[in-house]
Amino acid sequence: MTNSQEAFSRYLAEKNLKMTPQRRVILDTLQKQDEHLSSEELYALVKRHDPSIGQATVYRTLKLLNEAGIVEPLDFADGVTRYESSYGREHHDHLICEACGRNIEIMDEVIERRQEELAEEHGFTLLRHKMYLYGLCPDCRGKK
Amino acid sequence: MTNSQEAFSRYLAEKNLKMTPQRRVILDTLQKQDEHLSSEELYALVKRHDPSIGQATVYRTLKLLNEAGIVEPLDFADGVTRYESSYGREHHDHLICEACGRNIEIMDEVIERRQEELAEEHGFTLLRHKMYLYGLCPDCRGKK
DNA sequence: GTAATTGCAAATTATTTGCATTGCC
DNA sequence: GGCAATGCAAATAATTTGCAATTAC
Repeated sequence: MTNSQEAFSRYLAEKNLKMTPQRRVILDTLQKQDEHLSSEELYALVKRHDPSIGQATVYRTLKLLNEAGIVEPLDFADGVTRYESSYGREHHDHLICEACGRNIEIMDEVIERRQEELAEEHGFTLLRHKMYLYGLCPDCRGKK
Repeated sequence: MTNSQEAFSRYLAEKNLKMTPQRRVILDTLQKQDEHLSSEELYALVKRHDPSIGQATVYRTLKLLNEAGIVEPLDFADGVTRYESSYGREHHDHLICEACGRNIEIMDEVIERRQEELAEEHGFTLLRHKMYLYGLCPDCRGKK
């Protein structure tokens, strides 16, 4: 069993919720992909494993996984929420090509530190942040 | 007539589109508010001026205004897209209180510069970015 | 055993679209 | 006058919810 499965079980136990085969399959499937999946894409993959699982269960499980801190919702600018497995991973942000959708994970200490400072300057306690950089990747820049 | 109204007229003319009383009222109303309004909130205000205006026109006009570079869609994490008038304003980001929704505009040169550098390091041409900092404001921190 | 979970279908929410009519340029 | 814009209602899309049946602990 992977770490995130254990973490999920632990989270569920804490909240007096139950581990189910559906939840297991959904988390498992999300983790095997390293693409960022929408709920619908995930649903399609999950169904190959167990066609009886319903879309609503996928939505409900993603919400739980998010509350448990195991997956993160991502908002590229295309109207669909995608998810990535974040358990045990460093925080990172995303650099997205507007032409081809290609998507690079980035992380910068300087920015992270300034974010903290900015929040503090306004008396805020920083809980989390989202940063997306949108541009054109080397391959797409030429074509424009 | 304000600058952004002129800019909108210019944009419309360029594209062989037309200025209409509805579009004028919608832009005007959005500008008078300095709150960030959702399409629905904007619709409610617009209707006070002219009850015959339809919700679809508000959506259509917001889309146009965005294409014209006059308003920006904002995505706080509550599922509703809000808009702010951006014409002639400096770019800025947002610091949002998760408890009360309070929302402070921020701008930091250090971060902006690092964003450019990061994009370049990956061979990207940076077109735009979104950054949201979520936390607790001074008033709400105590209450938690 | 019992409260949580599931799958299904219906409900919601936010947004878009088709179309007949109206109105700007 | 002609093409674009409007209002309305119906259509879509993404997500949520009510509920009876099922299942984990």
